[in-house]
Amino acid sequence: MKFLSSLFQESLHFLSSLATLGSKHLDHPQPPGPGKYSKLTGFRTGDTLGSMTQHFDTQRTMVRSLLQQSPGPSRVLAKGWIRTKRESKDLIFFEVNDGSSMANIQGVIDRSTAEGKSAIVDSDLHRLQNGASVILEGVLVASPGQKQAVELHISKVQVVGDAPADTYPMQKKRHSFEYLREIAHLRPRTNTFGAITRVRNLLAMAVHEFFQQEGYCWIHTPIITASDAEGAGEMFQVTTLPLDKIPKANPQSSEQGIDYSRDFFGKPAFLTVSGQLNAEIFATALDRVYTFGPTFRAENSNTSRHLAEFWMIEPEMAFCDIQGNMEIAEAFLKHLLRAVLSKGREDMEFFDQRIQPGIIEQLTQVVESKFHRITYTQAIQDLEDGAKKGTQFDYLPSWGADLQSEHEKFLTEIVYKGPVIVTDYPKEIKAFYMKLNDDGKTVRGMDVLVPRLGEIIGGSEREERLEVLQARMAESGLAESVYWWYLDLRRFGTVPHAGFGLGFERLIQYVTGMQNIRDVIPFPRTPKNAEF
RNA sequence: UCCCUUGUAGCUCAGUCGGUAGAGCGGGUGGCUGUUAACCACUAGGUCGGCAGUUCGAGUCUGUCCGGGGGAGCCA
Repeated sequence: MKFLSSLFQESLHFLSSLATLGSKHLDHPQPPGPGKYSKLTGFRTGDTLGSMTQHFDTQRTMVRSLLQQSPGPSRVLAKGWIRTKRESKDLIFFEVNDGSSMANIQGVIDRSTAEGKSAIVDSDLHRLQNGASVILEGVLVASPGQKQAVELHISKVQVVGDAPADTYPMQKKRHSFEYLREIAHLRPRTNTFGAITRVRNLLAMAVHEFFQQEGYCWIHTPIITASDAEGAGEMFQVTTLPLDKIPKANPQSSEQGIDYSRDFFGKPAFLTVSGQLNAEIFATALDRVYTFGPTFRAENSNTSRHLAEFWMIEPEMAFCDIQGNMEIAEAFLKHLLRAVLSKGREDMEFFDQRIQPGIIEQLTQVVESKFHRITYTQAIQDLEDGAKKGTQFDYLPSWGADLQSEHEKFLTEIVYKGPVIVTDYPKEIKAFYMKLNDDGKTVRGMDVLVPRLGEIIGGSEREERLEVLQARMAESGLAESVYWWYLDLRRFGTVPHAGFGLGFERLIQYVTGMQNIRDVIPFPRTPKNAEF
């Protein structure tokens, strides 16, 4: 297989070289160190990332690959955007980034040499600006500078797209995240957002990796729904009715009732706030399933932890109780942390240095330690003990009230100094579908709380007993007619099952140390903000 | 939605007691033989978020609206 794929690559090299035959580039001997080499084109290409260019751009080497190569006499081709430039009389240093790594490749043009003079015409020198896109040809050499092992001695540089310095909004200096949010179409070109984007991608793949290894099926739950999944929370309505002329149910009356029979779905429809109920359907057939997709909440939330559109991961397991649920949640989180610590090292070191000092060690500790597991009643006890010892709370802890943000912080940062799973909450403060305990007062819900952030996972064992579920729905004022299919799961072959939801952006916040959730999603949607 | 805070040059900010505006960075020009937050010199750049008011006079005081940030609630 390996042999076949290298044959395939060679043939692509050959095809592409036809286009450049007759060009001035000369063949070079096989260079030392890693890196594939083509006798036909004269270009040395990438090693670890070489295959990612094979389909259309066989000569180019990605920056990440260049930085891993040893110096050699053969010519290389790189493409990207200029991040910074420094120049003296004859020497021009500029750094180019193509998103493949945090680090840039430094290009050097020496105008005192013939090669340097011909690298770029004088009239184009000023076009080598921060932000401009360029194509570079040169030779990889050992760098005399301290900050990089290798650099590119440029024999030719072509400016593909200019970025006029007087109008380009990004400067080669640190910008505030608030400012970058206003230019979200350009912020991926910064170190921080490049790193976030790569970590986000890595985590998404790690999510699938974990569940696929464990035998879960990925279920594509609907984005449009006609049921309100939790009986609470504002939803975005989806309609094709003309908003300036809404058809009334009874044209003769002055009532505001709307004739939804004339709407697209024949009844009110919304953007989903959770795929859980749909996931339960598939869990009671395929046993282990998960969802991973966008979720929408129309709440007027203006905090650093809330988005109107975010991505959520919701596993759902049949024949699983709250104990199993906790085991999976903990193993899942640890898998994600391990993945980012091992595969995202370069980016994590950036976050450790610039965003959240000590985060690598903190996450490493979480991977190695057992999550604390306490009941809600124990949590209240801990908080009351803390209050007795002098901790000032804005909200006094009391059994029956929900845990406040300050309480979650106290538990994770002061008492347990790490992730804490809190279970068995009073039924009044949790959703109708959570399984009622034998005490009749608490439900088998669980929240995973982490330092800095608070709740990152919310889940529960589900109520699988038809009568109990019906009673809970009645208490919550939910109509059985809307949830008939959900109740059917309890009527036919019901089974204990459990699941949880992980906010993907909150995970990224936790892992990177980024303080505002708007900075870990490419295009944040929040109240009064849907630009880009 | 509520509480606090903030809005001044392209960016980050200073601006005292009410007297018509300043720095650093970025930009431009020139200089510099290896820079890497490059350095040195010169230089351009402002309807002080909008509207209304108090005052001889408002960046500064008052009201109001809009935007940003932090916190709370809702949650993931």
